Amino acid sequence: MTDHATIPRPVIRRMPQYLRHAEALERQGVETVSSAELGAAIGSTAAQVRKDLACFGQLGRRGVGYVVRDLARELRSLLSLDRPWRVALVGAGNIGRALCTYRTFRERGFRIAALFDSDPFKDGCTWGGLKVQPMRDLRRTVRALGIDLGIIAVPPAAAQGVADQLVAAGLRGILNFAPARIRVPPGVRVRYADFAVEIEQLAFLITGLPPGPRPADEEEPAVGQDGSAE
Amino acid sequence: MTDHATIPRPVIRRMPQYLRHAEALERQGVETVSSAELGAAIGSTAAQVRKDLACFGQLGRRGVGYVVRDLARELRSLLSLDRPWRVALVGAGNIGRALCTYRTFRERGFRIAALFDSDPFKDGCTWGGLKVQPMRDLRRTVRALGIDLGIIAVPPAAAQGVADQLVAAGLRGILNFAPARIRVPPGVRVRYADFAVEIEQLAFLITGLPPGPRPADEEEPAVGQDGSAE
DNA sequence: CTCTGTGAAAACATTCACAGCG
DNA sequence: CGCTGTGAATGTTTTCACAGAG
Repeated sequence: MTDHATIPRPVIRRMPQYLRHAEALERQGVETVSSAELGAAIGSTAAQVRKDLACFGQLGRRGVGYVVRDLARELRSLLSLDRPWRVALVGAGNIGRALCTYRTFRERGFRIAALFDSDPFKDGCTWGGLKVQPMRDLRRTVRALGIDLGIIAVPPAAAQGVADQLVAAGLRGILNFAPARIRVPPGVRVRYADFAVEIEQLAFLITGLPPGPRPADEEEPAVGQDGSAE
Repeated sequence: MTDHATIPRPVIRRMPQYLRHAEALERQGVETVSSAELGAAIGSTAAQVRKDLACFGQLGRRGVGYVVRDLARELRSLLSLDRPWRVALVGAGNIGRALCTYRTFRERGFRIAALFDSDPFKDGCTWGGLKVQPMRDLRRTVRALGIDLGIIAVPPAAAQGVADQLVAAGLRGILNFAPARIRVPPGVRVRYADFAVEIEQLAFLITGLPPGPRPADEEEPAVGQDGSAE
């Protein structure tokens, strides 16, 4: 059992994934799960899972595994997902629109409580029940609604300015979708969702790979699966 | 100078960021850049930058730094960003729509060459010059257009099925926006853009932090910055 | 006999510190 | 001098292997 501040970064990254799988099992009515299965589910190993979960005390039962319900509850509590989070979204563009209605955020308790954009033409427009507010309302609204987190979904050149305003409003967590690094004072945490960096890594990774034997060239695949969009 | 396959993962993650900064400097007409500046720009250290870049040979000049133009060219070449990449996007939902027009992809040479969705009501709709195609056209189109990469932007339950079809079509790189792990055969690379995992990490990180002295309560901030959306 | 919890070992990544080139 | 390239030192994460609880 380690202290909150000393949890290794990689463990923090995996916790939401453990929780996700635990909740899936919970819905299926599964009672217990082994470290091996949990590992397989998130693309890791049994030993890794045990080490990770051991950070938070004796969550498992020897000879049995982890009790799904308890594990899920414990992880939700550790991640503070047993209470709702209020989020301010800055940027009413294409990505902002997608995030406004992003189902997985809602399901996990992250509610977009307010939406901001500097474009006066968007001011006052309503989007899925949410009014676009001008940037000068940010601080007031953040305080009035008790908002905890900020999301940046503006063009890269505007990202730093928005970050400064989110920090000035008192937010201590920022999820940045803009393809730009931002500077924040110590005590404010930033996570990046930088699609360009991800896809560029992919380009590098597959370039090095063996020329890749394309699969046999039967005409029309027999795969037939789903591909709908939310 | 190390071999392509042996580049450490963290270095791969940072390369696109070095390139981004190098190109910004290039546009500003800056001639050379030091490891210290490059480090500061991406939130890293001078030593780290030098170690990273040394993976690819003697890119720098002692006493001078890195020649911006050469560095940018070299990084573009290493990341294979000196030629266009064709991308198949699966999922004509909100996130799919945002990605279709995502400027940074285009600027970096990633072109959405085809768009797929399993929903027959969307079939044939045109979106920013791109027709929505049914899933059964995937393999044929991937081959006809020489598509290199796939993007998954469908609900989590559909992600594995889509991944299977992308693999069957011969793609060896997948960027997955669905909040779900996917299994692919060896030789296929996957990167995840999982917003839920990111925001949950953020929730954990700020929960542990000191109660956080809210900044002084002057009425209305004097920050005044931009917050428009693309 | 099963499956966790955990030290000890190995692999991996970052930082340091300085030699050496321009 | 200034700033890179790099071996050696340090720190971190993963893997191993097994003791021990149920």
